[in-house]
Amino acid sequence: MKSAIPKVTVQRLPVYLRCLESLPSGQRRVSSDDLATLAGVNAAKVRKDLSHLGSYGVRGVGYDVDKLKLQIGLELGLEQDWAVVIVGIGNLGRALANYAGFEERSFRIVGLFDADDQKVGQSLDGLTIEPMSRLPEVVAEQGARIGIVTTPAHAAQQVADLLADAGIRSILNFAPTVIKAPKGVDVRRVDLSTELQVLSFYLHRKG
Amino acid sequence: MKSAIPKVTVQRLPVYLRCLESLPSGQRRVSSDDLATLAGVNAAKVRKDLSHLGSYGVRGVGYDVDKLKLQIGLELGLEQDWAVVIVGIGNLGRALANYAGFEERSFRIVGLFDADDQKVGQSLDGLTIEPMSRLPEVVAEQGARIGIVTTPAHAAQQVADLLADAGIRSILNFAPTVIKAPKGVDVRRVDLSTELQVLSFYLHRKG
DNA sequence: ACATGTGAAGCGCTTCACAGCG
DNA sequence: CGCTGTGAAGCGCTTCACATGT
Repeated sequence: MKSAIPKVTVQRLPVYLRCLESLPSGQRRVSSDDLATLAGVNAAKVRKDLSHLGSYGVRGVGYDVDKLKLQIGLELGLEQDWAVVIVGIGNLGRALANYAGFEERSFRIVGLFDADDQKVGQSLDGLTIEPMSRLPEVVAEQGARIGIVTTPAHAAQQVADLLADAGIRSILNFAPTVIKAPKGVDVRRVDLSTELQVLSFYLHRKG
Repeated sequence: MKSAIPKVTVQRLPVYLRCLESLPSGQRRVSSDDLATLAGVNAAKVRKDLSHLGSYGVRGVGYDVDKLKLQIGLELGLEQDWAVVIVGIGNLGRALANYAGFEERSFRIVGLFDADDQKVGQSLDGLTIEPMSRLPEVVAEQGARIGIVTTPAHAAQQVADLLADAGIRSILNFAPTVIKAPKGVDVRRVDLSTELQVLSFYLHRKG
């Protein structure tokens, strides 16, 4: 019940958190069975996952909704604000600047960057698009730790290197390519084409 | 070396394919080691993954790049065109309509839908945004099998149900909620907040 | 009585290490 | 010799089943 939380559990905690937030505000308790149904997983998995956070359930009763929300938030580090920069302000970058900005309290977008001089200076979501040369300065000033890459594939690796050099510790890569980052910099990839191709595989197979 | 390809392998095949496509056009062969480096995985994994497609490598030499691209494409069902509809034309829906449209040959966007009457009739990426009532008709006419959900969370389940009823067999869900679909309908979730929260967890932990 | 927490078994993926083959 | 293909071992996650606690 201590330190090492399995990776797969970490990936499910945000889902549980969202399910808890979707409960009617009057509901004080929730069982592993109910939460499992909401999250689309099996109840034993919910209990095992939550047991990694410590024992916050009551046998014979269930989990206290508010305590559990708080505990998951703490575990995920959501009590603090994370400053985020976005590099590559095309269609997707624009969408994320708006989307991510209001959706999540813990993530604050503090900088938008693009290599295209025509875009620099434009305003978006209350921020001005800045040139790549300003990246190190803004990251340092704002204490940004997270960078979102929404550039074309051919630029992504270079941008990732610049982000790492500037002090970014985690990268969310939407560019359709694999990027390498130095040790200590975490990269997660979100790839539309990959997802479509996986769907294609199963469609192709099953009918 | 036959039928059952592990899920994890299916998810990596698109990555291998992209790595192969990024090779200089003169390069005819590639080793599992090289491909592994490009894809950011271990060479044994590449060989095991590719062995599920059959034996397309030559011992002592490597894999024929063109043959391998063809074979992966066939396995993923990319030789055929998949008709795709997008429901929910907000910022993200708009971005995907443009992005996905030109990026992938195998996926053709054939319909854009939104519940907002103000958006209906607008033009985007050569298509006109249509009302939800037209969904069944368009899906049937165009033979669409894949649906992309980019609605707000509260509308996603209802939209998924409508898609399933209309004959959609695979759903890519960008809405920040878990959706349930009937048997035979495959759902994949892409969730920005989840990804950010996972990054937050590791940042929080490691420093 | 009832739902959690958890050993233990089961399962699938990863990795190793080397046989097999050009 | 070099690199693939693969049995086998290793590892981590899932699921079961029930002891535990209220």
